[in-house]
Amino acid sequence: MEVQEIIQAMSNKGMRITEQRKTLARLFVDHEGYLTPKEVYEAMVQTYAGMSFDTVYRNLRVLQEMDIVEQFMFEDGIKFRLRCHTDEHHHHFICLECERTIPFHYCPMDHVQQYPEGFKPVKHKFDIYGYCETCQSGQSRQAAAR
Amino acid sequence: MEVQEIIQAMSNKGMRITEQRKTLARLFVDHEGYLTPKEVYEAMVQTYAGMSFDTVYRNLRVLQEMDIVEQFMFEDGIKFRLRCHTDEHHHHFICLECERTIPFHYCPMDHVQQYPEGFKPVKHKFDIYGYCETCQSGQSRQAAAR
DNA sequence: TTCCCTGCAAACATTTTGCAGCACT
DNA sequence: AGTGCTGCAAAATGTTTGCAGGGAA
Repeated sequence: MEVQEIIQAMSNKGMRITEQRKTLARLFVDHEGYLTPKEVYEAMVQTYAGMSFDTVYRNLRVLQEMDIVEQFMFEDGIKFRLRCHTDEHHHHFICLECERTIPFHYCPMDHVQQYPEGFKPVKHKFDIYGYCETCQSGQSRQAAAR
Repeated sequence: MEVQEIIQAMSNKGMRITEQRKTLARLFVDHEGYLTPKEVYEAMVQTYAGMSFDTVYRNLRVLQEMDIVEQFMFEDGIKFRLRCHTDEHHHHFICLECERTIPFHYCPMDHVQQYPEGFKPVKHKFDIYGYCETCQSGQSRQAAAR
């Protein structure tokens, strides 16, 4: 997804296109993994000294309501990332280091034969965590990124 | 797991057995699903009027460090429940209404053939959410439980 | 010009910490 | 009696809300 598309979508909904929102869009487009509200703030405040946390939260919520970003609960809190472009059902490999996510289409639900008596499945969660190639090889790439 | 076992385990570690801790143990033993710290507090304060939130948090952490309860991140926050007794690898059906969890032993990892180039899997998450028999049939059981 | 967006301040919710007194062992 | 547990108070975090001014359309 391109910055332009995001901006266009916001504009189409009658929202104002501010410098902050452009920067926020770029931030997500450029970042493959998840971002915490705090990380977003810290990235933005470098460009906009006066940046406030509430604007970050407000805009994250806006982007989420527009289905541009999605929220995910990690063990250490809420994080956001660009929603997957595809509508196809899929799951993710998630790098524990850089949090980059890589989609795959195998779904285990096809193989679950037995449900508890009377259990009615509604949704499921299947994610595989590990280390991506970059974070394994580039020993200190992670350190550098921090 | 029985209240007695939990108490015994705490006692063995040299911890004091207080009335609150007995009640807390009973609470988890009697409750099949997950509990938020707030729910724990609200249940406990009925018995101990002076009960404070910090005691709840402290004891939850103690029980967690002893591997008696486990923590789980839901979309609406952290919740706790008794750790599964079995050591066998397994996953869970989780009721969206009462949050009761039912273990099953099928594991999709055996069927994932391809990993992204260089990806090194470490752990995974597979949970199936839905409605258990009780919460489907007893139409208002849920409402009553609230 | 209009009205949305922003920063500020403050409120709110959740979780943690220091301390003194009380209770378990 | 000794020490760990508890409640209280306060602080640290994370998130939300009301308001007035500034900026996008």
